[in-house]
Amino acid sequence: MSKPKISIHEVARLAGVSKSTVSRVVSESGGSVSPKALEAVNRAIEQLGYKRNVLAAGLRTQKTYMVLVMVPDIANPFWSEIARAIQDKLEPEGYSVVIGSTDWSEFREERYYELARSSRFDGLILNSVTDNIDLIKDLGAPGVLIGERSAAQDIDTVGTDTRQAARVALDYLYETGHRRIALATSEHGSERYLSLRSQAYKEFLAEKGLPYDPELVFSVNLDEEGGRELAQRFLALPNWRDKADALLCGNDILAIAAMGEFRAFGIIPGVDLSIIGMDDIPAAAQTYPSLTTVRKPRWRLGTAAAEFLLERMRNPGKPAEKRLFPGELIIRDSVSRKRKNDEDKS
Amino acid sequence: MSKPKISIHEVARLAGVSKSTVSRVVSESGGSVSPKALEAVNRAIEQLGYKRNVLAAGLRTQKTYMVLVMVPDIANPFWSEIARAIQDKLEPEGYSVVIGSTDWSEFREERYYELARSSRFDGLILNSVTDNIDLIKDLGAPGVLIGERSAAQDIDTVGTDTRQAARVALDYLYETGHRRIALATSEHGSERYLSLRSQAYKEFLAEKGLPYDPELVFSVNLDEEGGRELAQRFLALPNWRDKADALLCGNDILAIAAMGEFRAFGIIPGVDLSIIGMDDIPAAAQTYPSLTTVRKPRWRLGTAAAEFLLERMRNPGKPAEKRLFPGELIIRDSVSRKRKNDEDKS
DNA sequence: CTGAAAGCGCTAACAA
DNA sequence: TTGTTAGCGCTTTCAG
Repeated sequence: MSKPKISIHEVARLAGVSKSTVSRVVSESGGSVSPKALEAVNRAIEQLGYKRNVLAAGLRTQKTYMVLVMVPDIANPFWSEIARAIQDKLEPEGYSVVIGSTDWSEFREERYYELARSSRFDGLILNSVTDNIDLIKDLGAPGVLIGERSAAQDIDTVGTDTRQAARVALDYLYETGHRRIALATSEHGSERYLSLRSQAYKEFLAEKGLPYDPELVFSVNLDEEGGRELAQRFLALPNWRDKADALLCGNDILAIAAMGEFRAFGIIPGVDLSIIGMDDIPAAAQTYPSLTTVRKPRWRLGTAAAEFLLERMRNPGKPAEKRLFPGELIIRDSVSRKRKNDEDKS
Repeated sequence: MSKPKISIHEVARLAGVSKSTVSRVVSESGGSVSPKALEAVNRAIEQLGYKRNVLAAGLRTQKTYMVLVMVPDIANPFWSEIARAIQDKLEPEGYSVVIGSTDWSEFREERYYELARSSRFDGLILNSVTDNIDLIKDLGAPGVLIGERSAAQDIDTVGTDTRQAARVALDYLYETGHRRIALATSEHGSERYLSLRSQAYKEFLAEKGLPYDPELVFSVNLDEEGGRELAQRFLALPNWRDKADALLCGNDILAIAAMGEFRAFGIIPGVDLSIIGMDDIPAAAQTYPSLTTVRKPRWRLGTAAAEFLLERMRNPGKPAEKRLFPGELIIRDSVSRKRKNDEDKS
């Protein structure tokens, strides 16, 4: 059909005006155009099926209308829904959203940074594995972080209140009578990444007068393989039944995979061992037993991140903001409630 | 840091050569450069921290190094893994992959086509809802389809062999003694989209001498909401127990959500009603009961699609190819096997 | 309100 | 092997 790519030039000719005038109408730059010229140009555009080449325009305006969203695992519904929320917010503003999945790999993350440095993006929204804040600030485009980071003070951040979320889970386990709680989080990320959750964990133990046992803190990848590994390492603990009665997992994917593996070994989650997840992905409601977890507001996280970015692109100078959402306990069946009145076993 | 965006021009000055020479080294265009010039340029690049602006280069070469992957639901692990396979294949070749999720909406799909028409992409990989092949061919860049389409003869296609996959499921249900099999697929897509699966269904019935009952064919969205709706509509059938003993679902998301809803109504999948899915997403192994399904080779589908696109971008003239992968039956617990020898109930 | 001209960063003939 | 000269398609002063 319209094989010969038609540009502003042919539109100008057909409309009997100059390229500048055409530009003024297509670029919504506010340049004033007479009604008749506008009319003529619009007709020509229609007739020729002209489509503005945003990339070429960007060369001049230094805008690419592309935004990179970098997440650790796009196959995890938690992240894919966040990505979608971002798209929903940004695309109507004319931005194209590029999703990068790092698979928790620093190598892949570096590749995306590389991409970013080649002036491809107007903005970045990212959950970094490495947390190299300085690196992020040197990407040539504004970035907003998803996920609380203690190190990131002067960069926009949205996230769940990690400590509160962990605390909600921990408190629930305590209420239901658990006293020997194990923790499983990611081995990726800087120490800082871990610290907030671990911190909440330690504070909780201290507050309740419970001992801290390093054996009960597992560091694994937050994916399915990590979940299987977690279960195996957990079961490899000598006399684990005496050591732990509950397991708090860093995310649902991990928890669900671990539950599967536990079942394979004849350990019934919610009976022999309580398991609590984090995120509340859709699958959590469908597992056996269904997974008790802490829901994070995915959609709001994504939307808030997009809004932060939009604001910053408009006003690069403004001070960095941070917005934290609370997690919400979703009670299902993977945590035993039998011990409700079974105080002080420790 | 390197705030003042540095371009080929400053590199040329520092190296004491012309822009052309610099271009020749950074663009790997094969233009010959003397060793000493190369050396000097590389040092200057290093020193200045120069990064080539691919977009600007693209303006000249008519390449954007961007590829659009359009899928119906990026939150479905089936699609997210395909997308990842595509990224893994394409990114090393220098392409950035933009993932678009249409959420089964023709409106959103149209927005992506719009994007594509503004010469943003070098290629498209897509699973279209609307199946408007002519539209796809007029996007200004080569496209490859994911998902078998009877209408798409002259466009590269990769997919699962829909009929074979459906047949595998149907045969298994038959073997295990089911004779009144219901079908649930998407109401989106043209009739052509449905036809392959429905066709296989009808052929199967005919072959086995089973009656075709339109009441047993459900058309719903292939997502969670669709699953719940499916279960409700199914249960609303008067005397459904007499009408159906098995339900073949268009994908696992649908099947899993339907199972959840069935359970909520006290119907036990795998006991009161056999359910079989399609795709074998990770969650299928963790549901209760675990889901019997037909596995599709996600990774290979994505890889094959990327390879097709790469080939076509190199050689636009070559004839269209089609590559179909078989589905593989994964037996779990959502299909009752009790009726093994319980022939001819129909 | 409009057109001419310059230029965003890069590549591609064409000479030299 | 290298530099010069034109643009790719668009925006943006700056005159008029």
